[in-house]
Amino acid sequence: MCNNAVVPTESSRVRSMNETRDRILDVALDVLGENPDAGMGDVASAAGVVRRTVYGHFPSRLDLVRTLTERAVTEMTAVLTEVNASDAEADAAWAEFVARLWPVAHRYRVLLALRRGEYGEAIHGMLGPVDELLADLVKRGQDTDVFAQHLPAGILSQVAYGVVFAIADSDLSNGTLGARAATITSLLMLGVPETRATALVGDQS
Amino acid sequence: MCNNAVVPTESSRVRSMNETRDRILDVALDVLGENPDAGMGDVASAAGVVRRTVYGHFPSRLDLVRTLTERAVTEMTAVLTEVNASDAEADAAWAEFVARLWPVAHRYRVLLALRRGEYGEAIHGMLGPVDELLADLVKRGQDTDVFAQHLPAGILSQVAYGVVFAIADSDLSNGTLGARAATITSLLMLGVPETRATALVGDQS
DNA sequence: TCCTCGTTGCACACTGGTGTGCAATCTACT
DNA sequence: AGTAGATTGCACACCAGTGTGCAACGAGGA
Repeated sequence: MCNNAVVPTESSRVRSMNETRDRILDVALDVLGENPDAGMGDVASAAGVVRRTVYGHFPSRLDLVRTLTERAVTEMTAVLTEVNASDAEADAAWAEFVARLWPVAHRYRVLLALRRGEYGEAIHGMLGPVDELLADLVKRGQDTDVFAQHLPAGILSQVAYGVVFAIADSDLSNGTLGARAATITSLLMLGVPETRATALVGDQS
Repeated sequence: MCNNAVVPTESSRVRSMNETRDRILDVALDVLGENPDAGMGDVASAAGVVRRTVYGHFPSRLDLVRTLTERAVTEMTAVLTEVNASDAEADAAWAEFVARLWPVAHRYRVLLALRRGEYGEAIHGMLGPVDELLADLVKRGQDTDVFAQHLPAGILSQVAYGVVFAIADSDLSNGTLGARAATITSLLMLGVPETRATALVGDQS
């Protein structure tokens, strides 16, 4: 009876199990990103696994989507808090935010489509904290006269990151072109002059 | 045998039939706009009609969506060609375009969601002519140095009217606030300076 | 009055996805 | 070797939506 309290990795058994679980999650992002209406069977076969196995890890389709959303929220929150803590100008912070958010947004673009219909409410609720952080950043920009004030911060931030996701979901999602487009476009719509916007993306190409 | 060639309205029979048909179409926009996954049954009951009757007018769900899309294309094309023909500056033309497109975009916002998944291809194909007219307008703006050139006209126009639809689909779709927000935001992202943009929407409040 | 035709209500078959149950299998750990 | 547990393959019931068929019903038109 030599139990090491709570064993860190109980061994290669649980590891391989976690691997398949993670593979299912990763693949689910691709498959659902391609077609949000894809079924559990599509996800399973894409992960090289049987449908029954997927249900072993995620009792229902909602559980899968929820886990995916949790991941997205975690990653996005990490980027946002870090950027928010910096003392750079709001527009520079936003540019860096989009640049770093880009891979994440592209990866989780499926959530944009999944937000309406069936799971919309669940996803919307989990995205609350992210929305707040986003609004904070925009509000800071408005207070320092860096961003325009034609719309309240809450709405403006929603529209701006909606654009980022929309571009991440469009045809130009490949390569760095998409990231540039998303950054410049969102900066422009935030009221940043074109010259300043292009200069900001030039910094971190 | 007093047949008046092709009778304009064969009488009150066909009229009442067309009425129910139109009512089905109108209601379908509302219902599908609320939930793009709504079924024929939902549309039918919302139209005060039995499911079987809907199938009498539209043999399949795709036929319904196609007819809806045809309507949208017709209305949007009308607005676009008219605005495109004007000799006003491109930014002023765009402002007028959004202002007049707004009710239409809001009404047909469901097409945004329906564009992916199942009917996406059909809708996308029918929207081709609209896309071209849109790109023409943006290109004109870029050629006259009114719009920014950080993106090619084809893509920029897509992103810009994507934003208009996105705002039409959001919470602030009610009242004139949405129209203002959509106009200013799209103008900004097209590279129009903030002062000019606000002046343009002020003109036609 | 009779006829036409849109509408209705009910039936049905078909499809596709969901979630569950269970015995068999394979493999890492003891 | 023996065992626990993840995975598999196949079964099933269930549900929701689609599209069709057909015998009524009911109001406008000949």
